Amino acid sequence: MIVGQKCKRNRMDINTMNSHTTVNGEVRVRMAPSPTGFLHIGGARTALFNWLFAKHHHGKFILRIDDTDIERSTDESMHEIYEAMQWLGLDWDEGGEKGGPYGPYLQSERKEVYDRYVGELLASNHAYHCYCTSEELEEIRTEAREAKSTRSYDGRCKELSSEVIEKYIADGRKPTVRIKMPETSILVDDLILGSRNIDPATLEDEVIVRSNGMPNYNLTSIIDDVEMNITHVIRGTEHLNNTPKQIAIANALGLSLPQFAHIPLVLDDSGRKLSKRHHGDLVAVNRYREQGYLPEAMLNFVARLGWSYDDKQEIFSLEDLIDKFDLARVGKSGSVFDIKKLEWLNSHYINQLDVSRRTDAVIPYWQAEGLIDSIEDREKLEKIVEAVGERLNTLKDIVPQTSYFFSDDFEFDPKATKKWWGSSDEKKQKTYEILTNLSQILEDTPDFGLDTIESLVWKYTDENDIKRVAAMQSMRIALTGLSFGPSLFDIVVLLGKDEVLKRLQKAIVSLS
RNA sequence: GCCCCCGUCGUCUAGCCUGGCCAAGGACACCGCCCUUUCACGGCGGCGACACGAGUUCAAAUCUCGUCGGGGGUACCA
Repeated sequence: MIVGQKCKRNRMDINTMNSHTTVNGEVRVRMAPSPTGFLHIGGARTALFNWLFAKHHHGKFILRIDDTDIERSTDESMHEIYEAMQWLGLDWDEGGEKGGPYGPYLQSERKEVYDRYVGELLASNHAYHCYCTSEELEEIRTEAREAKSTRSYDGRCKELSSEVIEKYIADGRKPTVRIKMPETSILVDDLILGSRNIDPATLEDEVIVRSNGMPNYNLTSIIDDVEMNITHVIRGTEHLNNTPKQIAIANALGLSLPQFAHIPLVLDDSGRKLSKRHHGDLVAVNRYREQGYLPEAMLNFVARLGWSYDDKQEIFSLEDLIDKFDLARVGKSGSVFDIKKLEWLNSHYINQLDVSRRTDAVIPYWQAEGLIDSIEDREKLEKIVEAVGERLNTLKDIVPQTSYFFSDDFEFDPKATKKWWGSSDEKKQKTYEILTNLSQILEDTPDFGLDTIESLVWKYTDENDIKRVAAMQSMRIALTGLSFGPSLFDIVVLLGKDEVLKRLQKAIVSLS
């Protein structure tokens, strides 16, 4: 087959396929994480695409836990994944701790199902026991590589004599079970990548049951997909090479296949797959939650990684996504995780929140920092949030933006003082005078309302030929320690007369 | 090594199937200007890509071939 043609034909296929699958019965998709760590960005996107596909087609979204690796799977991780999914709002119809008609949904609890199929495979001579030790396998692999073979296991246990088997057993060797790969090529049909034929000579007799009796991913995955009536397997392209293996297993068992859709990977800025192993909790969904990212932003962001609707829309509500999501518009190449764009979306969604809800969202971050211990002064908190306005990229940004409202125990930012208070004695003297005068003016006014203060300050600057910006920035630093932030008069009013005078005094002292 | 996949601005992408409407459009980022009491917001503008080479064609980002580049897999992980 000619490569280019395959690519181009693909989209046509998708369109027709989608319309078919929509009509033919209920769509059932699944997310099948292995509980060996937190949910990461890539996993969240896989979950979202599955969820959107289900919602769009009024189907079911199933959460299955692929925990056949009993060594590495943990309960804690499983619950962390549930939590992350729930936070994102990706609810599931079956599975997880919720159960359902096709349960159990934990693979570790489904061993008898797999055993049944493995028995079948063994009986029909589609699988065989392999007694090789890991050292032997390692050797076989090395040799195969040197010989430039397309396989790394030679199938030597396929035809073992009963004497040899008895000897192995007497030696205490515990066998694995391997699937026998077919002679004929395997057709892999993918909704995103198109279809192709895989030469079985490039496939080896995969281990489907470990020597400890626990079956492996390639077996359990396809069996459960079939058993649970999954219609579409939507997963990352890291599984692309597993697909022909799984198809071979299903074929040997005479099972009918789900449709496959492999979505391209989410990459880091050097183009490598995002993974727990290499990127740590930098890619953990829960970390973004803690940093003050909104689920709407995460979802919107991750949806646009590999998927697009048209050439204009960037902001998508969840309803919008459900409405518009289509596998036909998922691209084939990987997408780099760009945190700047996430931040942009996050600030957008934070700004969408009204002041009350934004205040609710931000309170935990104040509390975590010990800036507030109760929320009694709700009205004041809301006023602070209102003053901060659109200056938050993350909810956590509320801390550096507002900590001075809660404590006068701050340093004057050296860069700010250098620029606005001045570095020469002469300049400092001038600042000293301005702040002293302003302090006097503010002390003298009986009305501490915003408009009054504003006109008093400007009257002073204009009459004395002082640049407004110089006076205001000097005062801002005195009151907050910073050179940036909300409108100065908002700050003055919110701080209150006593506090303002106190802080001005402190600045004046430090200037003298 | 072997197998598989991918390749449009720095990044996410539209366009590719159905060649001409594309001297390639949008968004994020970056830079500049405007607004302005600072910072942000907003407005305006700028920078910036069809990986390369052949072929087909009157015409190619779009079709074909090759090269190069990147990635994934290669486990008794998933």
